[in-house]
Amino acid sequence: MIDHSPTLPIASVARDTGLSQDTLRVWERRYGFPTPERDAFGERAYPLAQLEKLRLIKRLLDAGQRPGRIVAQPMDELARLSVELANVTNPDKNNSKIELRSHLELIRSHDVEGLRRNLAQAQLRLGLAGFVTGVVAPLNVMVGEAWSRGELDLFEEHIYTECVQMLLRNGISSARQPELDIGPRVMLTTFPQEPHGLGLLMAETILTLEGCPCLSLGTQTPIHNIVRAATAYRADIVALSFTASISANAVFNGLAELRQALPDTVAIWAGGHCPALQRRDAPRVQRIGPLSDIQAQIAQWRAVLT
Amino acid sequence: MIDHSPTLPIASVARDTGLSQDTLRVWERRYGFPTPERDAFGERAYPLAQLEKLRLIKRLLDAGQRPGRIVAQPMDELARLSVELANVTNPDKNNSKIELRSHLELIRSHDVEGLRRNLAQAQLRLGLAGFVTGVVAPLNVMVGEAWSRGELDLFEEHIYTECVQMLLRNGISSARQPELDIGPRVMLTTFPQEPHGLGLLMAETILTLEGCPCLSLGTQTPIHNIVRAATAYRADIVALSFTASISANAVFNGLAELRQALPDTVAIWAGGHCPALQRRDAPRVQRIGPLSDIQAQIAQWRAVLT
DNA sequence: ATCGTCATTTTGTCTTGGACAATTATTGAT
DNA sequence: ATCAATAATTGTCCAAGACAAAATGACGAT
Repeated sequence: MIDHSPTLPIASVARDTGLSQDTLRVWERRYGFPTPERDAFGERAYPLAQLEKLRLIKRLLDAGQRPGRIVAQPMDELARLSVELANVTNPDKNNSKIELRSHLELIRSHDVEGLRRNLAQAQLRLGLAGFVTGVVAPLNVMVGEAWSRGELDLFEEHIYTECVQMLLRNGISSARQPELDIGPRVMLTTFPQEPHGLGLLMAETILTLEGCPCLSLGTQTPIHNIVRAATAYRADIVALSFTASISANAVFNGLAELRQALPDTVAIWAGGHCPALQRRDAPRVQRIGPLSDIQAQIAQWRAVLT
Repeated sequence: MIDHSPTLPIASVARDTGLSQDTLRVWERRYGFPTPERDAFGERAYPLAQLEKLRLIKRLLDAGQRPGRIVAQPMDELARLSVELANVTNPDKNNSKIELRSHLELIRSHDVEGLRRNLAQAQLRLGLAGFVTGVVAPLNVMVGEAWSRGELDLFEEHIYTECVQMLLRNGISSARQPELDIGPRVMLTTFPQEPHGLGLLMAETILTLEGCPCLSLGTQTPIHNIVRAATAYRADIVALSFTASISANAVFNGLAELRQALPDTVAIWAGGHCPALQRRDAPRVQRIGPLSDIQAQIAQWRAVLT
């Protein structure tokens, strides 16, 4: 018969944890975990319990822990650490507005229909700009934190992302006024190491409401292609979005390379909740803090032009 | 210093070709190609010309050729073979409707505004379903081929994707009828190795028009999370989209794993222009060929229910 | 000729253990 | 306290071998 105690081959574990096969093997060698069984052909066969633990380890790694400290720890110790980290990073959990928490509750109760309705209502009540800055932006942070605490499943985060994306894209479409050709031409994208696109959509929403002609390349565009695109479309501004999932080095090296390749007449804007960006400035790159910065910066750009 | 190097490391080549690092190394050993240079640290450094050739090889492989026959062949021989195969599989290249070619021309001339307008017009003229099956689907193929031939820059493909995505999401939003609670509950997503999401959106459009309640997880959901999501939302059908960028093995291993983890009451649908799927069937997985299959399959699902 | 069965070749992925660049932490000097 | 130099950590790459799964070809029977 197939399997009495189900196990998975290394390729599946790599797929489902996001760790590379090399990493799984070298951890086994160095830290003594994981300890897969071997199947009839001598190949690694991971019990489901170890997959579970690997997933928790991956979460802790994403939260800033280092492998040497945690990979060899027993499961209960990891659980303890996970809780402890949650308390440190987010001590004022009850502080967040009741309304935002209601959205979060809908996500966790798997009521997609209700979530869509609630968010759409919020958008109508606050207007598109208010919705983006007052709901989507803080909710993004809450969802990201809830996920890293293990309170949200990955698929719940995916659903949230889809839901918001749908709303924002509808908003962008209806806010576009192509004939009104004022303001800077803005091109938006992310670096190849940055897969998250919600920040891009939020920025595009605000910019479109400001009357700027926007061109988004979506996520993960190689720098070389960003340059080509900016040239082809005669962009005035190249706007980039960053989250914690991209390394500090990738941010600054990428920005330096991009800055060198683009003419000085093209401005580079860097925004998003990225720890690296908060600490240091990149030369000749405009740092965009909160989303409300965008309006101010656009106004300034237009003022300089005259 | 940023020396914009004319060579790429093995990881980049693997990512850009869709071939695994293992495969690249073993081809070198067995067939004498590729023949990467070595950088200062002794690591493989692939010239761009070889990346080009590898991409062509990948395309021929997808078309049914075998590595032993073609990997060692010189470039011009491969080009000849490629043309020959193109004539066999697609003798009416010039047949592709003039209208589709006009969209492609707008992409290449960087006229985004015109592209948006043209596509929106086509959607109005054909209706949403006709637009998806008659324009978006074939245009996707044309754009993909043009890109792999090097006729389109990556950023041009990105822009096309964004443009279509915007239109489809608008369509989906306005076609939704949550109160009409008939039909199977469909969950849509892709495997972790499959980053392309347009297929998902096309399917979601058709399904929504059919009145099915859809829940998309977006792209790249680990299999374990797909299972959890399907359970949480009591999905009747899990629909997956595949393109040429995912390896045959990943497809079938993933489908087998998913099939084993889901109860038999949940159907699995596999669709998309994936060469692997065209050649072989996965057990207890419903293959969806052209998009028009969806309507038929939905009708059948509903008929069985009664 | 058409179909199924068995043997053979092809091909991708897994194996081990070593190496080292890149990143991160720690120490020491100013 | 700040910054540079040193040390530890960590992911990825390498080599060559092995072998299961898939594709192909040979063979015989219908």
